[in-house]
Amino acid sequence: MKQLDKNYDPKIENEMYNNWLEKGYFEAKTEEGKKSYTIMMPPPNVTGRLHLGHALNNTIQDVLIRTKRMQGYNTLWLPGTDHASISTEVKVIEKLANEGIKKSDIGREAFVEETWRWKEKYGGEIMEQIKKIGCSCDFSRERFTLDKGLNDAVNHVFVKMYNEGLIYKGEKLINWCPHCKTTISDAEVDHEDVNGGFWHFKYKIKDTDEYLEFATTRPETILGDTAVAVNPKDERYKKYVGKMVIEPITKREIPIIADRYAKMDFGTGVVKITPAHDPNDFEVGERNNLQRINVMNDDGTMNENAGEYEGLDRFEARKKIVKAFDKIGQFIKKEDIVHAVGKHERCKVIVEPLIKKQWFVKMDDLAKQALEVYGNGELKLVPDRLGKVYTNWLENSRDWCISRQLWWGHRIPAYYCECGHVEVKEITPKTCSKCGSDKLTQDEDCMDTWFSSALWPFSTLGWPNETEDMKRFYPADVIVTAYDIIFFWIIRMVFSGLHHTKQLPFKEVYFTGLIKDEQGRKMSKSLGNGIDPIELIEKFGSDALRHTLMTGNSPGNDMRFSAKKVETNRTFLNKLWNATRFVLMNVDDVENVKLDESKLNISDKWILSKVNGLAEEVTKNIDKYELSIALQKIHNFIWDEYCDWYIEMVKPRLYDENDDTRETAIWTLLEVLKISMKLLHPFMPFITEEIFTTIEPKEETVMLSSWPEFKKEFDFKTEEKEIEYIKNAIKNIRGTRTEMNVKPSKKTKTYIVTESDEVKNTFKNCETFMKTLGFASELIVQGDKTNIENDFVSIIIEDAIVYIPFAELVDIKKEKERLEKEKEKLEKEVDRVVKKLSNKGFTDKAPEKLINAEKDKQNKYQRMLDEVIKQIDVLNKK
RNA sequence: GGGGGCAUAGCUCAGCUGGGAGAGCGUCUGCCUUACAAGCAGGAUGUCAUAGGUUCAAGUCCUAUUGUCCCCACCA
Repeated sequence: MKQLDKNYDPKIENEMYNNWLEKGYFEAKTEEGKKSYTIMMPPPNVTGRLHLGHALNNTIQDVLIRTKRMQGYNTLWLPGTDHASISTEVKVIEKLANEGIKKSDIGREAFVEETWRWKEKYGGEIMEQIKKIGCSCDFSRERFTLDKGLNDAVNHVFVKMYNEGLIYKGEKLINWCPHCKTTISDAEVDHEDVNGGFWHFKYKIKDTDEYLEFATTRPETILGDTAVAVNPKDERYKKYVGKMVIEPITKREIPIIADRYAKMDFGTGVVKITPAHDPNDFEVGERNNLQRINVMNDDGTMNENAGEYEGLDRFEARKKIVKAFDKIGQFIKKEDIVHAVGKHERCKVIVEPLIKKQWFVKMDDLAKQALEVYGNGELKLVPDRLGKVYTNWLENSRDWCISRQLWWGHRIPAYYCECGHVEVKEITPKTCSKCGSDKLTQDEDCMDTWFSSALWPFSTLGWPNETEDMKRFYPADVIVTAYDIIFFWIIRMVFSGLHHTKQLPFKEVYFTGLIKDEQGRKMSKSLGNGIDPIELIEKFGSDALRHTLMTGNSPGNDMRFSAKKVETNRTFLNKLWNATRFVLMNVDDVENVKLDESKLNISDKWILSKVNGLAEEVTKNIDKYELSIALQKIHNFIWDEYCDWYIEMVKPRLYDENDDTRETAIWTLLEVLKISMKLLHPFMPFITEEIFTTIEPKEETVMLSSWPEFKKEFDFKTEEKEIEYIKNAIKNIRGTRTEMNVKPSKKTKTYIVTESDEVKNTFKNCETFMKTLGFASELIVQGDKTNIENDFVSIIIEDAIVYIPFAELVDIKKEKERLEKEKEKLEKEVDRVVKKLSNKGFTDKAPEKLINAEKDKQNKYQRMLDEVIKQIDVLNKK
């Protein structure tokens, strides 16, 4: 027989996990005739390190997949990593820089090779960390967003959408990061409030002595001004429309135009227009056919259009231009203001709007589809309130800029011929289909990483080929992710799935919250407040970490996290471990413990019935994604019911070798523990596996055992009620004894007085528990107060009074005080019920069931109150 | 400027479709009772942010207010 150590040691986790892997337990099941259940793991960045957010959402996925696996579904949890185009490229550039090499020195091909090497070196790490959590994903199907299959899918989609007119190349104003030297999408821009200036200048109106005053937060863009605009209805300026002003630095003459964009009530009502450097101005430019003058280089310095400022950094140029205006008396003032500026979320450098020819995804139709599936309830979001965020974004989204000036990523499959023809093809064309030339060059740009991530739910299954996996596992059942990538990923997966596969890529989305530190701050490198989940696992075990992550939070809500919590949750593991140890100490051979149903006693039936109900509830909770509640219930059952009550109740039978119900008691101990381990397994896979396989050696693993279901034969409602009644009585007795300062070791003769035969029976059935847990040296159950003198402490329970001789225990005064308190409490209760029942509104409208329950309460409390008063009376006469 | 979350015991948070306020940690008291001191038993602590409203009944639904955190946004 296997013996367990006194304290649980989570070191078993590694070996156990490797064993699971070797046995192939995680591999997707493909049994015919069974329903499938699929989850696609949100692919973490290939070069990233695991953080608590990963730990949280992967634990949730593991809980779901393990549950469904045990429930007999064909489960697939597909893992993988993301090539993370920009952040990986940045890392490799840094690495090369340390070696004194520039990206441009080695060229595209060598750089991409270098990055693949980097990926091979560091890319495995994050998956190894995922394993440490205990994730049961199918590594035989692991994918990478830049592997061959996914690249095929990306090219296929690009070509298809190009031919459909959903992808186009256009010259538009885009967000440019001067640091990363690439375009970025709107979603990648963070708006941040900063202290800035609001500079007021004036332009001289040509051929007059008049000036127009305007203001700007970006004076350097003045060099690109091609108009000043006033509102068409603005009486102040009507007369100037059509005239020219002179931009004093370049001496260019620019028109005064009327455009609705200029707001009369803002500032002077005059706004400078720089179509090449501002999204609004760009639109004004479109409407008014304005010239676009780009005054900046890709690195944020001024270009040749900036004249004498060429080569200066944009912020340097800003200062100089203000000075220049000041010099000629056309600078009026500077206000200090706080305004939002766009920064690149990766490098935090201020984004510069620029005009560039880029590739875009047309959003109108796609957005419409995505809105529809949420609107008609096909797509379920948990929690649903995030639907507002979802719809709001889709209703306002602009076309998605997908080209990036990067080398690491899916290269755009567009080929340019010297004749000017563009070929967009999945397979590199050898010659131009128009002129036959073989001088074709491929577009230099890569695609936004999220373009490939958007296809993840189906590209990973072999799409566009009609694979077996595609048929079996698509669409996925649920996607689990933090709410912060709803725009980047969720929405784009939704419309991609709808457009390319004609169905939703998943039925539901479970949004986790974000994990904050103890003070509620975001965990970040710069604050240094991050907690490394791997360290926690090494210290306390994955089970303890998982328990902590799954406790006390609900979908979409952020949680505060501290290592202390993990340490605390470790105690539960130890508790469970020792309970098992206790059971094993009392059994010689777990495989040969027989159940004799006739020997099941009241407590056996109670706990069997309880665990029965638990299984039912937990299953429901998990189905509703109430994972935290489910775990809490299992935790409480094991600790409060199984350990604190059942084990204590069963001890006398175990210690008595001659007790003929002993074996059945052991059987019950084992049975309930087994069921508990099954229910707990999705949450805490390691310790449950260890315990389960120890007490159930017939089964190879708990993870492939069957999920507990409600068993009719173990539905013992009567016994449940009886034991709960006794538990309540015992708690009252214990409480009173403590209050009376009775030593725990002191056992006392205990009388139960009740008129109810039912209650009498309950106490008789539970005599042992009254003796061992209720400190009765002898239990006498009777219908009246015969033989009970006045010197007794009386504990009033519903329908019964417990009398304990008190002469030797306590003084009268104290007992009187205690009863007075009891009386007060009961009076309040009675009062409350009476009030409720005398309220006609209540008796007329409340459901009958509730009214009856209240009436029962009234009776009960009144009886109890009467008894207390009687007892006080007795004491008063002494 | 728009949208949303949160506000419940000293702390961190549960509380699902409205029907007598919960957990863990902390704290206090008593226990090293042969599964577990990473433990056992018992206790204390809450005008469920404020003000209205709906209802027989509101922590739970509605409205407003305050505080706080977050998201979105092109107002020069």
